[in-house]
Amino acid sequence: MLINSNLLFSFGAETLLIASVEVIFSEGDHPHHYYQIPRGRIKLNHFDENGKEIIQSILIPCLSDCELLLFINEKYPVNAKVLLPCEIIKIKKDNFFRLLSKNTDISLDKFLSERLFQKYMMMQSDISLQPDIRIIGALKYFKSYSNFQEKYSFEVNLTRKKLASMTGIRIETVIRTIKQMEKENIVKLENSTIFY
DNA sequence: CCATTAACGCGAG
DNA sequence: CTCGCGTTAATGG
Repeated sequence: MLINSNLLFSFGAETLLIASVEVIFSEGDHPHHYYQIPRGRIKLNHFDENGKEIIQSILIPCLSDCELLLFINEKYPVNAKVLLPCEIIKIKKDNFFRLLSKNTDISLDKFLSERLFQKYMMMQSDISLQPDIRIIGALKYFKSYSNFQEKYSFEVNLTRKKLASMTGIRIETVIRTIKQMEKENIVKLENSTIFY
């Protein structure tokens, strides 16, 4: 769900084109903007006490960004880093609130509810100790935002390493589990590409 | 850089 | 004891 970009521009938003790996904001920064991603891919991550990367989520177009963080005076709990060349629409916080107050038909409630719902779904699987449940949770999450809902129709273009960082399990376990899942006809593999 | 495999340790059940 | 996951190292893409 994205807000009409022209509306955003009319309230002072600007477009950023980012080609390379770059940090949008860092853990500890204060939120001053609302971001929307019409194109590209961004990861929100955090490093645990051992330096292991934890990917909180990977943002793709139509998944609006850290909007929930606008409403609190807290610092970002995560880093935002560009994974694929991105088009980012950035609008200052106060301009964004002016936009909302003058366009009462736009409500962030829907966004927030949807994100919260997704987070709950992810939590269900992340709490599981079983690696296959965790991986399936991540796969479902991404598939739900794709145009491919048929079994095996969704090409998972995430590396095993990213799946590992998202689910908190090791890459070797991801590999072992994915293979097992293929035997159980949960996923299909072509070379190394995962179809779910 | 990432994926795969094997060998080993170790804790949980 | 057995099983599964993490770790390490080696190999190859």
